[in-house]
Amino acid sequence: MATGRTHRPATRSRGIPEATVARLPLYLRALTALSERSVPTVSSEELATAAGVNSAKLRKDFSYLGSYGTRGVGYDVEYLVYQISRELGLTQDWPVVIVGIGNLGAALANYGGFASRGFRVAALIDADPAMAGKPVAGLPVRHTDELEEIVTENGVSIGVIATPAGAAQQVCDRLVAAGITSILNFAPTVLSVPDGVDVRKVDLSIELQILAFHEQRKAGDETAAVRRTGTAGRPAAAAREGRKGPDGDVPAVMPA
Amino acid sequence: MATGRTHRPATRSRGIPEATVARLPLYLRALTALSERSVPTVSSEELATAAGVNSAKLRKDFSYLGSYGTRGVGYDVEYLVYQISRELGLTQDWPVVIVGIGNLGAALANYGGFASRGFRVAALIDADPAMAGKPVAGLPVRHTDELEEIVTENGVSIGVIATPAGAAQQVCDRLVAAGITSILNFAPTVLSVPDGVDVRKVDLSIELQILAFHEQRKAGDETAAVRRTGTAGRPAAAAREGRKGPDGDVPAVMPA
DNA sequence: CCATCTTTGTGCACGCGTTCACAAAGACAT
DNA sequence: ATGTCTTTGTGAACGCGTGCACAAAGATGG
Repeated sequence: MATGRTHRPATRSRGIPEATVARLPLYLRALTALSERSVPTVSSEELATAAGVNSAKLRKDFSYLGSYGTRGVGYDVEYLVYQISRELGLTQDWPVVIVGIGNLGAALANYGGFASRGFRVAALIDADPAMAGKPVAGLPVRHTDELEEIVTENGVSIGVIATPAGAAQQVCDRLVAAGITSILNFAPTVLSVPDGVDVRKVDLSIELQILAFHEQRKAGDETAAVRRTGTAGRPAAAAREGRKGPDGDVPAVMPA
Repeated sequence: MATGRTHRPATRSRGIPEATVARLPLYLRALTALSERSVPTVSSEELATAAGVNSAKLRKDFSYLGSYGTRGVGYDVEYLVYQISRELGLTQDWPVVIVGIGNLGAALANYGGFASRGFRVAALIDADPAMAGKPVAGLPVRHTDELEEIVTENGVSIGVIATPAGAAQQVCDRLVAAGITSILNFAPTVLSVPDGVDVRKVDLSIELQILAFHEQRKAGDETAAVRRTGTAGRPAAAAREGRKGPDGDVPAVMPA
């Protein structure tokens, strides 16, 4: 039982670099927008700008998929949308279960971008018996006891964990035992999973802390370079010391 | 006006590599847990396991901060907690505003890990007049009109955008104009910001699509290596073609 | 059919991040 | 004091990702 590696094995899957895979959804989104505006073709330059990346990088990324462009013209939007969708496996429907229907779980359940992007919420699962049967986003919440049954019957291979940190590993183990091989983890915990199971982690607190680091740095540079925006680099609130409350097991984004 | 670069400039801040900065919160969390269990010291090996990383990487990461360990013994937990907190700028209090109080915004507002980690929700802001004044997580929702005033008066430098995609850029512009220099963006859009402003992006849909890619790959390998877990690699639901609904402007994780 | 112009696809070089492997440093026992 | 044992801190090698810069490919007009 390998210890949870939060990211993919460094191994590139089928020759497509992991970094490229991570950008494909970005391109797909930009392309979908163009498609809706009935734009027939785009150049790598335009598309790159729309996706917020470098055009050389975009071209290199696409080159891993094949030669889908026409020199002197650009890329056919519809065709590219199809190719990327296929590459990402979005031409099929992925049933997903969400475990932990607190504030965040409910928010995820209501997420409109699910169905339209190839994902379907198969079930919402919560440990609280009081929640059972209660409709959230049009689906009745099921109790944790039924987890294995739900996963098996619906052929679910992707699970979303939105439980408090304390419950995450246990839920993860049950999901994996039930046959799930991909997990999106919102709980602030390092999950341990067997080989062959992918885990991706989303952590609000970590993102904020990274921002704080850079923010602090900017404030420290105060004396040096003057910021372009006159108001930036504000002194912020007074520093205090005794921080560090008791929150070891705080849920990701959960009921207080 | 530079186009939004979702990640830090490749420049390492004050000699600390960006990749290391991104892991510091992970270490901090593991250390906090140890601290609460009154563990006095840890070896790089133990801590690395707890944080889900390689021990060599952890040691190298710490080496950028200084020599805080004792050879033959390990690291002093409390001391390290303090050093990392300081490095991340968490010894001071960061006021944060959340814009867009839909499902996700409310979930974020209720997030317990805020206050205890050096962050304080200064205000909740929404464009819907009907929301104004309504208490969410103990704070009255303020109207967008007051945005600039709120940011200025509270000296807020970090903003969280949880609005629908269509409103994100506009909100971003106003936040930046009001003096905010760090943004955590939950809307599925590429934000354009001037130099000196940091943007980090959290995107559920992208994470799921990356998982789908690997999941599809596993299913494709079916014939090849047999999965360790007997149940994995299930055939999943039948493929279908006509996917691709109209959702160009779909909110990040918002009211349907 | 040829010249020109646009845009792709990619070879190459560079830099960052990861990992190995080991010397230096200190604790602890004798 | 000296030797042994543990664990840190880091030099060095390697591999991945990025970006430049250009040749190849095709469209388009004359």
